[in-house]
Amino acid sequence: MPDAHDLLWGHRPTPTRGPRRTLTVEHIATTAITIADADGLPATTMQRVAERLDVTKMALYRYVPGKDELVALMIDTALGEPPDGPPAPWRAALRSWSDALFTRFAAHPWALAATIGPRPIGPHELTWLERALAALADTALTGSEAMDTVATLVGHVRGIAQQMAAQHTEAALQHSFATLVEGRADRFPAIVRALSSSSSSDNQDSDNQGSDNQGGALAFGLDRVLDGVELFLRVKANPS
Amino acid sequence: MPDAHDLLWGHRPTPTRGPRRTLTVEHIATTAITIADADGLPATTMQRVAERLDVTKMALYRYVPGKDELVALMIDTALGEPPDGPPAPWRAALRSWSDALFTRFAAHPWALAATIGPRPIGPHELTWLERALAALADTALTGSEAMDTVATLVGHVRGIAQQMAAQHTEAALQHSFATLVEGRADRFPAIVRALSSSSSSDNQDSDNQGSDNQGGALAFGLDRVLDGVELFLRVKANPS
DNA sequence: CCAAAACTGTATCCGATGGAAACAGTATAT
DNA sequence: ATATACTGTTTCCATCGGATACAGTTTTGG
Repeated sequence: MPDAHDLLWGHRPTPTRGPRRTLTVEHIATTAITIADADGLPATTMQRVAERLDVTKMALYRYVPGKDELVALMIDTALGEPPDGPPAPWRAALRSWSDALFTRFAAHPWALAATIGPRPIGPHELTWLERALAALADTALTGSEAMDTVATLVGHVRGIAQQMAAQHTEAALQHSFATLVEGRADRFPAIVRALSSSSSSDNQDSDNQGSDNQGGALAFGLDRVLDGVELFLRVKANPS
Repeated sequence: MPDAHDLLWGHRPTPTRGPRRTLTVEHIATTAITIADADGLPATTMQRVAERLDVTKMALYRYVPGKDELVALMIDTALGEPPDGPPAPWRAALRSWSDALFTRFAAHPWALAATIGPRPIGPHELTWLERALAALADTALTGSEAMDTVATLVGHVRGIAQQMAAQHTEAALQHSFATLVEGRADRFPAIVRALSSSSSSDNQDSDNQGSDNQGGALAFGLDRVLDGVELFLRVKANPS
């Protein structure tokens, strides 16, 4: 039986004797993903996956050594290959890369919970990293600076995806905060202030320096991070 | 029986009749945290928590409606109150706030997994938000801009804490990447390049514009984000 | 051509988990 | 003093991931 790494990277034994296999690991993974997308990761039991495939629960163990390995497969399959657009300068490339990553996480919210803790990395996931680092290859960033930049972007993308998974809209998030601080304005004055100043539409200065603030929290954070990196590069090139 | 919200916010009925209670919710929560710190969240079963407290598993259900509610309590207790230092300008305040938050997550790695998905928010968690927003109250940021800034910081802190929980050191992380791309340099050239250029110590330019790069990935990302916010404020004040 | 070997999916069983329900003992209020 | 409300315990249950033994199927080697 192949282990998690072999499974992810396609090192799978192809037996010749015995009955034809009725399933494939890919089919199992996509079925599990469908269930997880609909009802979440806890509802994705071996039993339910097997039922959808019209086999017994134990049949799955002929393809996958255990549930952890199935989840690892689900993650790498759900993430998929990063979309490849036309070559672009590093900032635009990282911007669309981040947006694409967000889209994937938004489509598969369970993947956020599944990608926590030590776990095997699959080829698709590594390709995402490859693309991001490639975008930064022509800059003056060192290797670890580039790595750290990607980590920051991923952290932000995941964070916002998490918020959206918990509260579908930003308005709902604000509403739940508002409910919490209600009657406790003395303990949380800054939250009260922030909520009131954001609900009231005070965008009299709507052409704020080209930063597309309409996109919400995801765009705002991405623009701040990329601004920070851009500044870092500028200072590095010209330490005035 | 109080629900999760009541439990977190201290709205607990105090019965007068009946035998003395042998436990408290706080004691249960701290005991569960001790177990989770040592062996992780999956190992934190009602059974084990009860054993440590010398009661039966079902006794816990007199204090907590279910495991989800216990975990919610654990989170808010483990996070605790944010440490309050002397008043500081917004950047320094957010910097130490982020460092403190990182320390908490590093001490309780299971909290990363537990704080994903829809869940009740406790008073401590809301106090963390309050402090961060208070630090930004004197700036020109709108309420939602301040909220988004905090979200970006939290995302980064969580992301790095997650990496550290999976691979204890940054060197270990790089090593595991190196192992993965080994023999696949053609598929992942940018990763190979980034890894080699970071392992070779090329800090000939060690006084890089005051950004404390020794702190590693956490510091780098925080500095980039805060630089980005600072630039945003500067442009907002003086749209040259 | 045929038996041994290798593989398939199935049926049965297991320990651990979160939790429900009924129970007997204990402190308080009327 | 007795009913009431509460305590912690015991027993029980469905569901989970997974081990094992099994009967049927296909290929391989003599």
